[in-house]
Amino acid sequence: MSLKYAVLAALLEGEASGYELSKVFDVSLANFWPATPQQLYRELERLAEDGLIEARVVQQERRPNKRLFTLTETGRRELSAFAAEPPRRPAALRDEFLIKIQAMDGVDPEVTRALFEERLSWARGKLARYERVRDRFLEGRTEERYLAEADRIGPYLTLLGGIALETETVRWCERALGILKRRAPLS
Amino acid sequence: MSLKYAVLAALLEGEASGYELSKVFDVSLANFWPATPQQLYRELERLAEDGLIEARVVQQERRPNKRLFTLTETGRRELSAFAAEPPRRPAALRDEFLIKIQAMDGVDPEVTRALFEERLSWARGKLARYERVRDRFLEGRTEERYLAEADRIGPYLTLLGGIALETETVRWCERALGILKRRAPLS
DNA sequence: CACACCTACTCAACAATTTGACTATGGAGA
DNA sequence: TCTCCATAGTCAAATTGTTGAGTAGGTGTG
Repeated sequence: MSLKYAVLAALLEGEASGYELSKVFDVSLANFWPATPQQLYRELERLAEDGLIEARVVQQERRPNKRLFTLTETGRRELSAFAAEPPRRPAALRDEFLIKIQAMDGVDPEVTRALFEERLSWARGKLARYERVRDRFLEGRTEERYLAEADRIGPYLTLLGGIALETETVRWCERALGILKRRAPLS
Repeated sequence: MSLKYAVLAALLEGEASGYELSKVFDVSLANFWPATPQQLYRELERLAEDGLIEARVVQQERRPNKRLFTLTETGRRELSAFAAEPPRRPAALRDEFLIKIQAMDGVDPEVTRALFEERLSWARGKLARYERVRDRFLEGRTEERYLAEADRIGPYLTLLGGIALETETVRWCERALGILKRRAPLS
């Protein structure tokens, strides 16, 4: 149900093809609403049928043709109406890693340490990517300046959310690694 | 696929019925692997068939009878094997709220402020519950003491993860509310 | 004493998501 | 030149997850 609005929200950034969206949902949007290409193509089909988006086919020379989708006025209105409603369900975090940690006590501590290490470096990488996105938003301005000038601040606030999340993940991993180290100084 | 291991991990805490698990998955486990009662009952059925857990029926006087499930040795081994593998897929956060924030610029700022406010108080409530769980773990001891004495630290580390997440959510909401206020001091 | 809510589930139907395979063309590197 | 990777998708199947209703006795509240 929410994928629909995630797609509409993504189209606020402007016209895009299914393929392009599938890239976006893989990196930035994936932060709060992951979706596979298949889901996107189907959803786009549905949204076009319902008149919330419009397609236009672009002939390409050396590439397969593509269909570019834009929000219609109806789509924009529906999205805004959705955005004004309180969320129907709370955020859901699904993390295999946490199951493994919950069950870690039956496992060689060294192996668990390696898992945390991997998670840590992954979180650091993501954080670095977010910071680069942030720089693109700011374009050298201070945050204050940006917030005063920008006409859309939603994407910036969600970005801040992502940064907060990954920063905290880094801290948590570091703390856990410290605990594991103190627990098994001999090995 | 992972629900299986989430259930096995939950049974590390000891024998439980489907109903009891559905309560646990509603509060604590829901932090990293949400599941509805129906999913749990189905999964328990399957796990029992596969010999990873064992059921025993407990007759009750003034209640419907219940089936209590325990981990078998096979189940324990499979869980440990799973816990030693690196995660097959990264964590997935699915949050309707973030879609709404992404699309907030088409909405009355006052409405958005209210959404953030709601989210903030929800996060604070969750944080308070986590802190109580933490106190039950520690039983008056210092963390250091606890970590030295406890035979299982996995559940404590995941709890720290949950606390970190909600702490950060609170900070993020506060920051966003500050930004919204500065942006629209007139209303 | 009626009514809602708690325990403890089961069943059926439906919606959403994931996985894998398949089609085509073009460009880049070994 | 051969192979891999990127573009730009489609199709089918399987798995997962959600929703709603039904059963049935017991407990607590006004």
